[in-house]
Amino acid sequence: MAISLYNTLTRRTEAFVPQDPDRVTMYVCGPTVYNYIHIGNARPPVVFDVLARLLRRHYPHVVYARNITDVDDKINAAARELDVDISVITDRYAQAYRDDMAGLGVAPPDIEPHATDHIPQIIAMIERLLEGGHAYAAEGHVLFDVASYARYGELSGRDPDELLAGARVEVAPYKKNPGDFVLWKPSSADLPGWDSPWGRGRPGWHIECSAMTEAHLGETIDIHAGGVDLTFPHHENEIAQSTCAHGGKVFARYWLHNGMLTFEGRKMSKSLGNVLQLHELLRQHPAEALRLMLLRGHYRQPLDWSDNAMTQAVRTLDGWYGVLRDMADVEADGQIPAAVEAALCDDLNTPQALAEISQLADTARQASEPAARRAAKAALLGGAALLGLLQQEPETWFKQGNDGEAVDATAIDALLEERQAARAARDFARSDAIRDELKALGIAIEDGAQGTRWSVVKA
RNA sequence: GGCCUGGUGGCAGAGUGGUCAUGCAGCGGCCUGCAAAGCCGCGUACGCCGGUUCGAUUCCGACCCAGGCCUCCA
Repeated sequence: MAISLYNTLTRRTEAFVPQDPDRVTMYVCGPTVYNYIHIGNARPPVVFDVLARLLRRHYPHVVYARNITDVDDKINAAARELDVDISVITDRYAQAYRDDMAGLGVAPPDIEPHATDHIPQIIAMIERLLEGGHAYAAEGHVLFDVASYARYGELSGRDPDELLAGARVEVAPYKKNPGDFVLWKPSSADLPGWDSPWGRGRPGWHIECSAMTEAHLGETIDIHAGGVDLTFPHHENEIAQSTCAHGGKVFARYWLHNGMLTFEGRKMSKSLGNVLQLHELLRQHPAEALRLMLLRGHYRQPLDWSDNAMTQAVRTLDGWYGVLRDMADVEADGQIPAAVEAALCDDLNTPQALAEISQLADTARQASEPAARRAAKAALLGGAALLGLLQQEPETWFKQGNDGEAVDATAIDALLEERQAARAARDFARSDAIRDELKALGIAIEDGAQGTRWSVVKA
């Protein structure tokens, strides 16, 4: 089944054809590690995790790199506040990021390059740009000369002339053109820096991605992805740098951009202050429900965060895990159904894939013959697994609280036994009183033919 | 102001030139000591105005509205 993807560069959905089917390369812009990430920041790693899973099914060798930006002025500010080395900050939040990603069931990328581990490559690339006449040094800075790259603006659909005219930021006096951007900037003694041909300094924001992509994936990669807010200037600048450093070679063949996560209709962003830290949300909601919430909308569309959306995600998983709980006796290995795969192959249509999974859950619930039950369970598990969902035992899902921690069953079991005795004696007043007591504890119960089972009521 | 998205039923959210999205919630019934779960059934939709067409939610144009980017951003 062929994969098609919407390419920002051409503004159309295209068949995905890798340049080398034996080595598919993908780069996703990762976090700047100066704080915990918010739920919006989690959208690209989750969405492109699904893409990576899909690609790995189609191609024997996928190389997926997702960087860590560990040199940045915000990191410097955070380090100065605590009077520690920047590595204290970056190590802490890089690990927090990995933990948060693991919590969401995001498989680690093949490569997690760090900017500070690539200073020589960054310097080398800047030197090449200088030699090629695409950059110039001024007052300790090295700047990219936008006028030297005729196709600047191609990705974001901007006319360079209008860009310059509309620039709203104060233009540094050493810039030839307002659109020129920093490749290297000087560091004062109190700031982290590295020796370079232009003095002690540190890299600009965009160059690290170009240098790390080249170092690990090559001069031309298949897929480059990130949030739509990175289209300009970040990705535009990456294209300019890499293309010019590589003698005009195509930098990335497919550009994928996810839409923004919004909060009450506005983009969630640190500068607007309307953020919900993933770190916190993982304590308040089941991790899989958070993951499902991020996949409920098509990745290119905006997605609004709300408590109601979270509740719906939890209910949906309750339903699916309910099916699996009733099929605990069935042995089945996940088999990926064609309909789910087809949905994902169509520009990662996760809502369609989820609709298919709902159908599979219905089919599984209604299957009665052993062979049909096996097949149905295998399809449900396989389809969900491609999205990174239904990865727990049903009993684990039902007996954990919002924070993912299992609750103590001892007291619950005692109450259930007492209630069972009351029911046997047809003392329904007592029986219902115990049910209310459990409800007050956040426990819901179901009486069935095989006895009574319970689950934690999730928010 | 420039560029780019999008406006679908109570909510979320796909999709399509002509029967069905799907989920959550709701309503009725079956089942149950009563619930819950499950099963059966039900309802409400494509921003506005034109155009093309036998037929438009879907294609085209204008308008209105919302969001994103315009060098911090995922």
